[in-house]
Amino acid sequence: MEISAPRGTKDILPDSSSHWQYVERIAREVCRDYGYQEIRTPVFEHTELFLRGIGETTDIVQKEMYTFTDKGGRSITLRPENTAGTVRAYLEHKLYGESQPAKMYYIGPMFRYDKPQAGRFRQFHQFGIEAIGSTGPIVDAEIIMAAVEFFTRLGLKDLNLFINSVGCPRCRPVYRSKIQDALRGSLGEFCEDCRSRFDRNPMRILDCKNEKCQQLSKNAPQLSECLCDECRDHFTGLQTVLTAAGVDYKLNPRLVRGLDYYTKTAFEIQYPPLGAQSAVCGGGRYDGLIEEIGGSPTPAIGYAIGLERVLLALEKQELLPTPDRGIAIFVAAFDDKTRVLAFKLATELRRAGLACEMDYLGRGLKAQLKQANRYPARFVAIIGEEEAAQNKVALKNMLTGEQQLVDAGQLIQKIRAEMED
RNA sequence: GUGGCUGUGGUGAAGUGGUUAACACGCCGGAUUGUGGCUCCGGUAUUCGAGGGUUCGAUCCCCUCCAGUCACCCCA
Repeated sequence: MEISAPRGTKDILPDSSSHWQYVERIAREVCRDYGYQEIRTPVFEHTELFLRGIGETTDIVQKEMYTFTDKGGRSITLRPENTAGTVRAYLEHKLYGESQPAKMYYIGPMFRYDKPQAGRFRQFHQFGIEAIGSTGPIVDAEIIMAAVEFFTRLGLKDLNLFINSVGCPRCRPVYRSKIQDALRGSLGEFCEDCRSRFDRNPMRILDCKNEKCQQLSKNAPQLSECLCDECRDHFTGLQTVLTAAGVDYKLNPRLVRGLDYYTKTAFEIQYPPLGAQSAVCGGGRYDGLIEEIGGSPTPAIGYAIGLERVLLALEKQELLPTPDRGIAIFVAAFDDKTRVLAFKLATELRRAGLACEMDYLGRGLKAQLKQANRYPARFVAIIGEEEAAQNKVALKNMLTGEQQLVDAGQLIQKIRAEMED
């Protein structure tokens, strides 16, 4: 093997593509029921969009982007997520002129230059939803419900839904300085990462997995105590709606999203058996993003679901449907001459909507029967010299082993009739 | 980007410093004249991730690289 797929990428081979189709079908069905329509945006965008949209200080932008200069000298980046692209399209095509909120979903590949690991790839696929143009907590609850519904329909159990509010540009700075005040004294005892986070994004310290850091930050003020009235009302409103809808959720005050644009609602759905990469869904409100990208202030909320991780979870719980490779009929030929007749017959059968296969390797009759059995094929139509001479085929029922001579012209009806039984 | 583990045929895997690299599955073919699923028989790795080095000799020892995997970081 000379050339292999690039690091962190995966081929989706024929034996697993049906799994993808299945998951994507469920996603589309949920979206239809919740009133979200598909949007397809380019897989690459101007780098500038992500710099502004995601935030220059984020890990994604600082070290994970696939950025290159195209032949026209433009800086282009393979999309690491699709909220920025969706918002860009929303503005570019003036979708704010249509009925609001704009409810959209997407399914497609994203690219991040990460080190691959369980549930983490350089090219991965997300199913995401964006609702642009509404402030209310009802929309927040709705998109969370859509995610829950998606997992429910797939049959996934043992998922944890965590929600939090990360505040807004009014209350977050207040909280930020409060937390810095609280931790400043013991800063030297924190891990290296946390010390660097102290100035840049002190809220992330609360999210540190390091046990010592967790201990040290245990008594730090919680963001929920510092929310402004508007954010607090929004957050309690969301909880009221979720509770009314019967959703099982947990508050997680340490839940902080990695992207700069999030405001108020942040949430995450985890499937713990996946190990370190247990987040299957992450999202939140991004009321500041649209203005950041050049639109007028517009509230919005969205999330993304990692499909590789969903597939992993489904595999773990044995919830993936086994693909049906069965075909109606296999047409077996005896020699080169009858092979032509077999091809002609196969074409007719296929035209009639019957899944049909034949031999392409010039195999002997015995090997063809073997092959037919592997699919498995319900019937085998054998065309030998004798049959060809009388314009008939030998129709063999592979379940019972019975075989009968049938007029070539009658074959389709005959098969249909037998399949009824 | 950092660290641990791993790297033998299509797959799962034995193995040893020195003639022909087990075995199982799969695949291909065969078991008298044109017929499957069971059984039996045969075939199927000039080669042990790549490149160097040590050695009379390396798949087995050393180094580098690459890849996979898991974890940190971060995230879907």
